[in-house]
Amino acid sequence: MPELPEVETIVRALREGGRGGEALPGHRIEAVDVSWARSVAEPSVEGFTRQVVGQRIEAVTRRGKFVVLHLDRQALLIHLRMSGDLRVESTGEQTQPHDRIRFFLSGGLSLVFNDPRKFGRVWLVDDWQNTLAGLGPEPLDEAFTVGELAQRLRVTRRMIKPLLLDQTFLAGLGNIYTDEALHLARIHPLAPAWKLSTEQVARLWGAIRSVLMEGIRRNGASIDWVYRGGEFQHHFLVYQRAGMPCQGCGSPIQRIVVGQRGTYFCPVCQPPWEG
DNA sequence: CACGAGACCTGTTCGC
DNA sequence: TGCGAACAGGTCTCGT
Repeated sequence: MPELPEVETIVRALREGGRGGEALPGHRIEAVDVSWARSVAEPSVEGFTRQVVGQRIEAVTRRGKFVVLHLDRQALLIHLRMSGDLRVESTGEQTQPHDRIRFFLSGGLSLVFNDPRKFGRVWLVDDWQNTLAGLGPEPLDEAFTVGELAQRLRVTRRMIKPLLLDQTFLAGLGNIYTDEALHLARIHPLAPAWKLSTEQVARLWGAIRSVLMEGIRRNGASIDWVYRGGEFQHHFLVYQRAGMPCQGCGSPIQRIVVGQRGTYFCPVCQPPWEG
């Protein structure tokens, strides 16, 4: 899936125009066509269609990996999960394979939700903040300090990698950026979160932020046919580099499975924890 | 509470 | 060439 940097890249394009599409704010939703019903999480497809039509898109923001379309009366939350994507095109452009929802907008525009694997979901809600209240902090917010990270790490008994993937712990990290951040911080993915030293926590805080900012700067990673345009994939230090030499020490990058996710790390630069 | 397995899905790549 | 297995950016639910 798109992680925070990919979602941020998409959100900026929807907000300001770009990636081949026009900016959304100011346009009104005139009709909707849902071709895969389960892409709509809430409410029912009927209710969704009835309520969303007629609303105007006021703003586009991001919270964690959610795209938030602020409408005049409600909010449209979109989670792209593994393979979802959003594109803006002129209505009349040819339908693409795996198009799941098309929003017909004023001015002859369409917003299309495309999702080959059908894991993505959209919600139409009255109070988006309430719906997303369970998410952890935004890693790039000023409010997310090294002190807050340290405090949250202290009160868990979990391994660090699955913890960082937990969106209620921190919002926005996924499999790629977690592995990259742990490598930069020189922390083993299986390390017990509560046993990290003060120095390790400080490095992790900096690594999470720098890896996310770098991802955004490079317009995200496009490692397959989705999320075209990003180029962060050319800068991975460990992700999908099993057997290739570590940039730091030259030893081969190792792949293990953690929480059913492929996990890449350097066994020398990210040694097993003490004790 | 923490963790693993299975489910939800389709497409691509890898190994024989 | 063909075919099945493994794998993929995520998250939810259930059982231990």
